[in-house]
Amino acid sequence: MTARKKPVERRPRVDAQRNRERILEVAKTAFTRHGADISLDSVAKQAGVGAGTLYRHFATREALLEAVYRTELSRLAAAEKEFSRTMAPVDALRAWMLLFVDYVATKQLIVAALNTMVCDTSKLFSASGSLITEAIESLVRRAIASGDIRADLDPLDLLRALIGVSNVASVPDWPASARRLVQILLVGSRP
Amino acid sequence: MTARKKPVERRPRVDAQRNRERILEVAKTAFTRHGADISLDSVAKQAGVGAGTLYRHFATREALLEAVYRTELSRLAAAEKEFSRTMAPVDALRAWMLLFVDYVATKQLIVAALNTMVCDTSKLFSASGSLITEAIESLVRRAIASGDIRADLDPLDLLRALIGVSNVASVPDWPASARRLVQILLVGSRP
DNA sequence: ATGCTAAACGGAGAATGTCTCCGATTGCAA
DNA sequence: TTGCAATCGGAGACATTCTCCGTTTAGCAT
Repeated sequence: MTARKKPVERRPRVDAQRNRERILEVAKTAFTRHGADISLDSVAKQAGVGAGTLYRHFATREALLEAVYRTELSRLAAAEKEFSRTMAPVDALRAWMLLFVDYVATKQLIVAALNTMVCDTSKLFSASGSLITEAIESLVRRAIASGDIRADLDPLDLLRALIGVSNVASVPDWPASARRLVQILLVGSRP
Repeated sequence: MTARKKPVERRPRVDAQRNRERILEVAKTAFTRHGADISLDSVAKQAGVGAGTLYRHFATREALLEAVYRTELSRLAAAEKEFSRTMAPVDALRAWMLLFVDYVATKQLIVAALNTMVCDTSKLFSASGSLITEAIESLVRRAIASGDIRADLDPLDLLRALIGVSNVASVPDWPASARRLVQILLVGSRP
């Protein structure tokens, strides 16, 4: 065989990066407007790239969905930090739970689709660098330390219940309903 | 125009009925084994009928799924009657919630798919003759009357939270986790 | 600048799935 | 039996997913 070339580190090509962002942008509006089942080829076409390019950047539909919402998920994670800094433990937890419900509620179609695909909702969130799981774990830990929450509560269980609560978004007057349910979860979690 | 024929009431043909049942049977095992996304044509082939026959009996994938699980849903409804007859209100409610979680947990793939499609989980259950919604409404009403549950609790909200709880089925030791969560919901729902 | 090369592109097309249409078939009633 | 309406089945039109590979292009070295 011939001499092996030293693998030179190359900067990623700017067109690749630009395409990637175009795809993400188009996909985001398309997903929220028409649901998560739209044709990926149509997304590619709208983004002005070929199907091959789209599939090279995002091997699966899930990968694309996850990439689309990773930034939003990190915003949720940032809110956790903010709440933890400025609020009492149980208030921070409640506020974050409500924010979570509000956030997920506006993305119903997408979350449902992810549910179908990954079949394990916690995996869905852990896919995004554990951002969400870490957020709720931190909040719950603090609330346990302050004595507002029973010690044997599994934060991830709470997260799963929250996802169920997010389903209320499809009924009229859902914000009030969500608030009641979050309150039920908190009261039921007391020591 | 010619004389209008009197619309004679005819018994459904036996082959039609048999085909319908064959399809349901095949679909049930296929759905639970390979998820809700399997090719409907393959179901038709396995059932020994043409695609046209399948689509005539069940116009959409949802219709097929709903038909497949209608019998199981009615079994859940029957359990409600049984529990209400033999248990104290809050115990009946708890037992039924646990049964519900257990039931839904084994059908993860299907429920997730239905979620994606109908996008309103309560609609999913009301599709089956309101069996499920009536069951939980009855249980909650009784528990409110006996003073175990706060009066302003919306039964459907509780149902939605339960569906979220069902997601725990994907983690090890989920029965214990589900039990804890149901308990949290009940405690949080006290007056 | 210029040439080289790996990386990225894009779209044709194979594979798969959905759903319809309509000629053939068949059970039911008279 | 016979007529006919209900039912059947599968070919085929259409949509979608995803891959393959010839072409293009950005970055690096000279």
